[in-house]
Amino acid sequence: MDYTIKEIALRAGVSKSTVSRVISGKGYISPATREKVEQIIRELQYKPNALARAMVSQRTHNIGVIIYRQEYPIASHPFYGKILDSILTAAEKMNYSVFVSTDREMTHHSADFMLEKRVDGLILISRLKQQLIDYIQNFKVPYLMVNGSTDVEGVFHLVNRDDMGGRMAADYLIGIGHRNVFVLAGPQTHRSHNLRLKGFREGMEKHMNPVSESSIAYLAASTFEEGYKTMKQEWTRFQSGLCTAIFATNDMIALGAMSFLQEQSVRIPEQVGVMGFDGIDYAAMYFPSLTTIRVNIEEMGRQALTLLDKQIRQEPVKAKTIEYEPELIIRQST
Amino acid sequence: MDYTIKEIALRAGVSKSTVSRVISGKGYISPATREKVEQIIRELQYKPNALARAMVSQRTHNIGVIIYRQEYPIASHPFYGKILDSILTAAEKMNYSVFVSTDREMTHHSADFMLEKRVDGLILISRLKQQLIDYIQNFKVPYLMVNGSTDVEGVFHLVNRDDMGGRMAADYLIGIGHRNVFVLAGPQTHRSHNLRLKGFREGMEKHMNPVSESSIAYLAASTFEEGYKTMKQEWTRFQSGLCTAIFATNDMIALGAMSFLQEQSVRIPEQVGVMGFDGIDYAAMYFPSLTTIRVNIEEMGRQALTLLDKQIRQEPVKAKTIEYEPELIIRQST
DNA sequence: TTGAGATGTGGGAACGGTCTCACATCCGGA
DNA sequence: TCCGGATGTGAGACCGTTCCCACATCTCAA
Repeated sequence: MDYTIKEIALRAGVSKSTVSRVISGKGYISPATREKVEQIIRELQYKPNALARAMVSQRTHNIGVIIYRQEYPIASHPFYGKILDSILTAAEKMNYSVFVSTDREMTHHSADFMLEKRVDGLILISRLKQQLIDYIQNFKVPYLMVNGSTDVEGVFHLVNRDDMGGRMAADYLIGIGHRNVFVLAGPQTHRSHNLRLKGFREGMEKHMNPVSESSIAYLAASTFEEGYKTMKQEWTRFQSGLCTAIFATNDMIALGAMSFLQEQSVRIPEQVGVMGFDGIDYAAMYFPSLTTIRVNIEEMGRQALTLLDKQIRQEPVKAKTIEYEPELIIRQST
Repeated sequence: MDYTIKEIALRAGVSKSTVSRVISGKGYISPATREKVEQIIRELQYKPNALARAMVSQRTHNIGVIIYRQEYPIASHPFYGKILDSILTAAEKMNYSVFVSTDREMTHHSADFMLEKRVDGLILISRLKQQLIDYIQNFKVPYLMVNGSTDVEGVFHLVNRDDMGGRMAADYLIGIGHRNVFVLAGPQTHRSHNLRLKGFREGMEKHMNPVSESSIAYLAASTFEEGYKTMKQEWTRFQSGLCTAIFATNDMIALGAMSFLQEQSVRIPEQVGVMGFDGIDYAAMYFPSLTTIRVNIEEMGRQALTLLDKQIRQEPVKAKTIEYEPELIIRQST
């Protein structure tokens, strides 16, 4: 069933060293021997055992992705799913496979798991607990962080310039004439939501049009449902506020809010403009399609892998924070 | 850095056999020895090497998922992402990790890859090429198919009862008074789309209300864009047809069509009812939320893993086709 | 008193590769 | 003619576990 290098050697009448040489392509091999061995390999459809290889080379060519989430779904999450895809794509190109795990419990189960599997490196996504990061740091396995933050020195951080995105949103909304914007702000414990709000306020202030605390709603979660629910709760206040636009700190919240507004027969963008942040696929498919600030996830994923690979291969790279500039995507909702 | 069992043995003043016994919990161990070894394990934060274990046990506790797709994204695909999540969730509970791959090229690269990694089993998703399946069959690695089909005997198939779903859609639409339904049919080479259309036609015939060929549009792809595009193309024909409802063979198509209709200021469901199939998350978040036939993906994923695990553990199970009944979800769009 | 079974521990082969070293042969220039 | 390097091949250690077998000691019934 599963042939080994030994079996190939036996059939070719050579030693396993020779077979190994044929496969790896290094060392001297006579053309005749090579041909013979290769033929037997083809015949038996021999597949080298990646485990055995990993054992001796101390490289599994597997990496781990740990995402901060209370639970699955990860993949079908509109934002994390995209990150995962960008990593998967880049990983395949660089000949890595990936294990995915959520960090959920108080224990370091996800990290232990990856460590036992002897992944070559780790990608930590979103606001993982400092405790977990310290734990991982301990094991000196190469890792980097995407969209998260920590105080640990000498670690790569790939982050979106969320504050800049917030300012871009402000500039744009002011630019098309909105003076009175209602803000749906996701959990402020989350770096992204915090910075997006901060940037937005800064932007509005720059235009001599500060956001009053009364026109900000703080949400408990950054989901569609929460966006919908909050919009519903704030509805009276919102109506009396003469607001002409809504800025949500992510697309899902914006979509939830829009959904409620549409139920109230509010015309978008005529009566109220709506704007999100993230650039998830679904935002483009909604009607009206959502104006948003798009995070360059593809590039982050690609670079995360390039950088991690360098760390793994011990190439000298100076760890630092790399920032990505988001992009304004104007659609129908404004 | 990475401690080995040998290192633990050395420090505890015992043999590696003894350490192995402590870890595995089998065999005789004196309480004193156990305590001592366990303490050193804790101190050094020793993590057993899963590779070495897999080598000897011939079990990696990894499984592979191969999805038919021209390319990534997989994860952020609304339907495949959900399948993936359900598998991920079930896998974690059963102590498996999963590798994901797309089958894209003519070569059997994806299968070779999984085979080299020595996965314990494979889950094949959607309409993979027969050639690939034969290839995998050859290697007698346990596998099963989700939402696909093949003629190979003795293979587990987990499929949704798409024809039944089609009939349910017909029953429902007839039930709420629609007599003239326009159908957006996804690629008929795809088993699901084919059966959904078939079931729908059967259902309509049963109600003495057959679907005329002229009120079916066959799409080249089952995407939002294609749904939108086709709706646009068929728009004139559609208007003249006095249709009161649309049935699409999946949710993304339905959403695309709805989006176009909304652009044309068609009121849904007052003027036209729209119905999809799949039960993806987005469908619930759209406005108006989409009535659909929901596929029981969670259950399929869970059972796929249970069944695969049994095959892996060589438990006697008779391979067969397992069918899942879909569920009608009534929402705002009808 | 004896020996069979329970209890506790260690030695070493095996899993399937890679890689270093040793060794044999061949060739061409001094 | 001789020798050094290029060429070609094999033996065996090693990666970090598991597990079988051997061996030692202790206990208790015959």
